[in-house]
Amino acid sequence: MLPKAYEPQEVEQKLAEKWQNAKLFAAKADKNKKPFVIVIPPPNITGALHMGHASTNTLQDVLIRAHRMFGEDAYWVPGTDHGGIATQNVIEKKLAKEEHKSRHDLGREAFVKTVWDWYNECGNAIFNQFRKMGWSLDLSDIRFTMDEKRAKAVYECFRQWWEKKYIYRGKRLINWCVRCSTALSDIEVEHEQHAGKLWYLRYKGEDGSDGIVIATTRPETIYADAAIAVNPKDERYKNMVGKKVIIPLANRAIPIIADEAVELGFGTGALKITPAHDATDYEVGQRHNLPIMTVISDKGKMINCPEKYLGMDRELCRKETVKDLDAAGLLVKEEKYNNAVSTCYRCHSAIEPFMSEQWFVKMDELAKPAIEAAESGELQFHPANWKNPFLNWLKNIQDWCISRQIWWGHRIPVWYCRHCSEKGLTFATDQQGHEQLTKVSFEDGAKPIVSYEKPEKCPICGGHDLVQDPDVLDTWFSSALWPMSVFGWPEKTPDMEHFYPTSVMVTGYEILYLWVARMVMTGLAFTGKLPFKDVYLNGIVRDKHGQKMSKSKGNVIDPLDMTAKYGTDAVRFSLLMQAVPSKDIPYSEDSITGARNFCNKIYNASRFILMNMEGIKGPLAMPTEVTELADKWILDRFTNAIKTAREGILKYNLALTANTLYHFLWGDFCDWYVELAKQRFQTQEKEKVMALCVNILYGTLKALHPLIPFITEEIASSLRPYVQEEGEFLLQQAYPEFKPEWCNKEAVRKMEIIQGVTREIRTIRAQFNVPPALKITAVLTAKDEAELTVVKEYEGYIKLMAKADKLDIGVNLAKPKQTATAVFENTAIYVPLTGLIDFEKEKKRLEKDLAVAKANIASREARLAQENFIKHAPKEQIEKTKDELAAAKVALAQVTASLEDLA
RNA sequence: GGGCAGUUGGCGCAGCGGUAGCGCGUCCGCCUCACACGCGGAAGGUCACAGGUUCAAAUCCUGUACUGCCCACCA
Repeated sequence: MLPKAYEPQEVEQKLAEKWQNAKLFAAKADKNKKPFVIVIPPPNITGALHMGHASTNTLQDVLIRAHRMFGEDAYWVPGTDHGGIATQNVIEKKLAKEEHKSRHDLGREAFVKTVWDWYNECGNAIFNQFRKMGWSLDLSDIRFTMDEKRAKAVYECFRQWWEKKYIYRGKRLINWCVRCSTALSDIEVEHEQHAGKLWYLRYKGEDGSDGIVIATTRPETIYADAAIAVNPKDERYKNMVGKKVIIPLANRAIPIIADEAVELGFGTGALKITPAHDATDYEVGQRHNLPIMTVISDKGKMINCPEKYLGMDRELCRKETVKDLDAAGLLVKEEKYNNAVSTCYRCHSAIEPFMSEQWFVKMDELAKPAIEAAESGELQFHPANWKNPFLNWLKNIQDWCISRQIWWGHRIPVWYCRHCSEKGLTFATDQQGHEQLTKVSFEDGAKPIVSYEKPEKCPICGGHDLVQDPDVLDTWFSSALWPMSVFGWPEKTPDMEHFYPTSVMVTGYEILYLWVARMVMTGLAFTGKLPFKDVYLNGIVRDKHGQKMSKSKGNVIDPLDMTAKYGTDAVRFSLLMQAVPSKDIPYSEDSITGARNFCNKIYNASRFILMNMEGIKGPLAMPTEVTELADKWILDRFTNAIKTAREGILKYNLALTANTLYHFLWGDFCDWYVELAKQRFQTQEKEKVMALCVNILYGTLKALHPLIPFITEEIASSLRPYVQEEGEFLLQQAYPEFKPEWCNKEAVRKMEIIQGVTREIRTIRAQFNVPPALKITAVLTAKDEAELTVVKEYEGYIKLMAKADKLDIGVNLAKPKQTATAVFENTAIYVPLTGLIDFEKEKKRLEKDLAVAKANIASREARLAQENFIKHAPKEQIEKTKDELAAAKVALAQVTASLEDLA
């Protein structure tokens, strides 16, 4: 016998092991089967499992498991991401904490080795946590974005794009993270509102006049000013254009120019132009051929400025500059101002626009096929409202800055001959005394040789002194190739043939551009096929009040803590109950207890059925024909639940699947069917009832298995002797099919009446505190025989469910004395309760019913009185309204009579 | 500045043309021999606001107000 309450921990451990040992999750690469493939969004090697993983991977797992049970060749491809900047940051922090060293203390080679050591040790640790979650990944072959095969894919992409001239080198203003000391692409920059200040500064005229007042949020950049710009339409400054003013503190003269980019209404209408430190200013500078002066270094320190500030941190320089301007009487005023500050998406420190030469990918040609695929509907978003933002982004796409000045990542596969590229190469000696290439300038004559491995000799001079480009590629460069590279692209592998394109990409909407768009573009560029035709965007798991979970807020829920406490299935199910595409999930422990309770309910229902199996020999076939109403009814409910559950999976609405099965199992099966079946356990019908019970329960477990694999597997294995199923594991069995022949509207209607009448009697019992043990008698009466057929025929159901030992059923029966009354549709219900009736209470109850009946009559009559309603509404609607009116009238009559009786 | 979502009982959500459902919470009664992680019952909402379309609107349209997210070169 099973223990009294479900204890998940032991079961989960046991099953997770069994599943892996049975190689249950391996794809068969069976050409006769339709492949169903999901490539996992690779988790970073440093990341601990968090609710975001729990949510997105559970969704993928449900889809994979379900499609496997649908008979497809399901394959969920596992892998990890090297995670570029994020990983480098983590390892640097670790290094600082544990050894008080920076990466420069180690040197590049040793640092990279440290990260690889970390990967080899812990890189797959996250998959042990994944296994705990029951995620059906085949862990015998785990990819890594930096392993050799993936590195080859990255190189091949680079080579082809280089040859096509999509990849190029360019000098421009890029986003520079001073803390991470690297360039970032545009979409890696986030915008945050910061409470800052706006300073008004006076630039005196060269001629000694008062000059002009500008407003700026960045006074420390005045030393790099190249001009003051005003709007050409601005009357205030019309006659000043062309004149020169003096940069305060720097005492350098710059011209006043006119440019459309200047907003008339903002500040003073005059804008300082600093091409090297602001994107807009850069463009203005280009238009007016302004010189570019850089005053902030890549380390965030002041350079090329008045001596006093040299080497100062940019933040400090700002303060000092303001102070000095004030002292010089050139600070006109300062006001509070909320401005959008660009920040690094990895470390959230302020981004510095920075002039530098970087590697770029030209995107317009690559974007075109992706735009077509989205516009034609070949690429589908779930939900569909992401299509437009996706298109909008692609249509305004900027070239992609792919070089990063960090050490961890795919090194740019470009080499230089020290002899031939001499002028374009800058070397420095690192702390280990090694000479390192630190900077490459194509402008100054660096000549690239694209090669995966170090070329033997320089193709120009034949020299052997070759050095590799110091930069690494953006992490997302390898991620963009992921759905192909996992199958061995660019090799023509059997996996690539069979599994590509994949079926659906499941990921968060926050990386739609960063990742999804790029996979679509590269997939189309290299294979001519979309890497997936469906994109399912899942929401973000937030706290109960919709706040993002974060350590600083202290509202983080750790999925592993929760599984330890409530069981993995409970955590999974709680997420699935709320899994509506693209909707954020407000999450708290409460939602897990609900799911845990459901698991326990399943467990106990199963336990009960097993208890009653004593003396019965399995397997029990599902009866081909049923005559009993309860049986007909439960088959209808069951097969409709299955239908909806399947629909939910196919439409990526797993909340629908979860909720449907939850309510079927609990509300229909346990509360009504099993309760009614109890009575039949004492009769010869027992075996047939047990056959239905066990088969429906087993079918429901199968339907639930993709959602809550552990408990369903555990119970199913106990039930297996009683059902006709092959296969040791549920995953090897077929998902239940919808059976139209089980639909039975008549049975559902009859049960509705029985349930309705039962509830009325139960309500009376509850309201008058009839002790549970006390059996009662009830009178059921109506105006004609036909209204009473159902209650008459299924008298036994009502007696059982309402705890009545006698029912008097007949036409126009008289109301006994001391009676509580109720009405269900056309049937009046009298429950004599001698000594138990509280007349005041009953009067209140009846008055309430009276009001409801009256309101119902009024609204139906009003509607039926409208000519237009009769004219336009569909027939069924009119009929329905008439029926409702009739029922309301019956109710009114009954209630009125009862009230009169009371008085 | 543009775009997209959301606004439904105390809380969190579903419903998306025929006048409201779920879970949690609350209240009442029950240890009824599967389950107190349970059973039965009750209370609680003019579905943000204002117009419009329709015989009929949480549900469609327009606008307003909040809330959140995304995009954008107002210093």
